[in-house]
Amino acid sequence: MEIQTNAMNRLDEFGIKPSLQRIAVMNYLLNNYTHPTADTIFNDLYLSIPTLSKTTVYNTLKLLAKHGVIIEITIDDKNVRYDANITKHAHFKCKNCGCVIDISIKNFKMMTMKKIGNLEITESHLYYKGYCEKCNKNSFNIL
Amino acid sequence: MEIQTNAMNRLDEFGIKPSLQRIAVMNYLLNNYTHPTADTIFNDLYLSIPTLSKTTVYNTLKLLAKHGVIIEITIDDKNVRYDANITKHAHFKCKNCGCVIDISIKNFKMMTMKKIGNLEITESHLYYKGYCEKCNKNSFNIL
DNA sequence: TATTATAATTGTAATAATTACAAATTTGTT
DNA sequence: AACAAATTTGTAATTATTACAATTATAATA
Repeated sequence: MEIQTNAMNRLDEFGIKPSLQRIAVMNYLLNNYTHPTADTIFNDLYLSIPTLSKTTVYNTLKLLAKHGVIIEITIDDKNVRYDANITKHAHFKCKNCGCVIDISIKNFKMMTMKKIGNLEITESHLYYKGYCEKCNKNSFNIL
Repeated sequence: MEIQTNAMNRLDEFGIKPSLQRIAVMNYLLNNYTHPTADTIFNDLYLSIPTLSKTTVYNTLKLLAKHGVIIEITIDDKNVRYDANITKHAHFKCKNCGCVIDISIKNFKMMTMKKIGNLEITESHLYYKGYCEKCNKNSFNIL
């Protein structure tokens, strides 16, 4: 399981006690930058860990997000997506196919503010919606 | 009902056929820039329109959002919030008291792009989370 | 090592926001 | 007035997430 040492290190860095399940979730996110939902993560991991519970996946994701190891993406009302990329970046969601992709930010002054007036800022999220290249080409978005 | 002419005009502008319910919802949002949820809107309007159905509120909000008369705010996973302020601005949510407030943007180049590479952008959302002035003062956010 | 305490995981049931859908009502048209 | 189309309503279904108690695993101590 040499591949999972990255996951263990990442948990260690943020002071999270490792467990089989936590390492599996962390490892999954480190290898799948597709912004998966809790359900997707559960279904994929369940194949190799048949004793896994969906509650554990939810608990673990919440724990990781609380410690800042991962980011919760609420780009739509359906379900939360998760991202192990904790560097400053934006997200795009295609209104047709539903894919969520990373957008790099050049001038990210707006995303790094720790204070706005008397507000104390702990998180910044920049979300774009529209149509991805593929869906745009296929003209699904023309009414 | 002179106050509701604004609501009617707004619907007209966007080519939405007015109805008692649609005008009521539109009027509510034009007079409550508190980013209310569908449930809040329903409960408040229900007092003066006892025949109102929650489904109608959801249908109407979806219709208005589709036509761009209002904006859907998905700043958290709990529920969608609605905003009749369609000028470019950001939103802040307090992690303690849950209030959602408007943030004005000075340099909003990032929020007005119509294209990013081959992506066609139709919506941009900038969300901040943290602690508002009141909650900050009360030190609720200190672990 | 055996025992006890603590923490993590599991499974099920509950919650809550939203949507589907068919019936009823309203509105617009000939 | 009669008919068609659009809108509203109420209820039931769906689905993501959480609550919670029981079980299992891990760590600490004797």
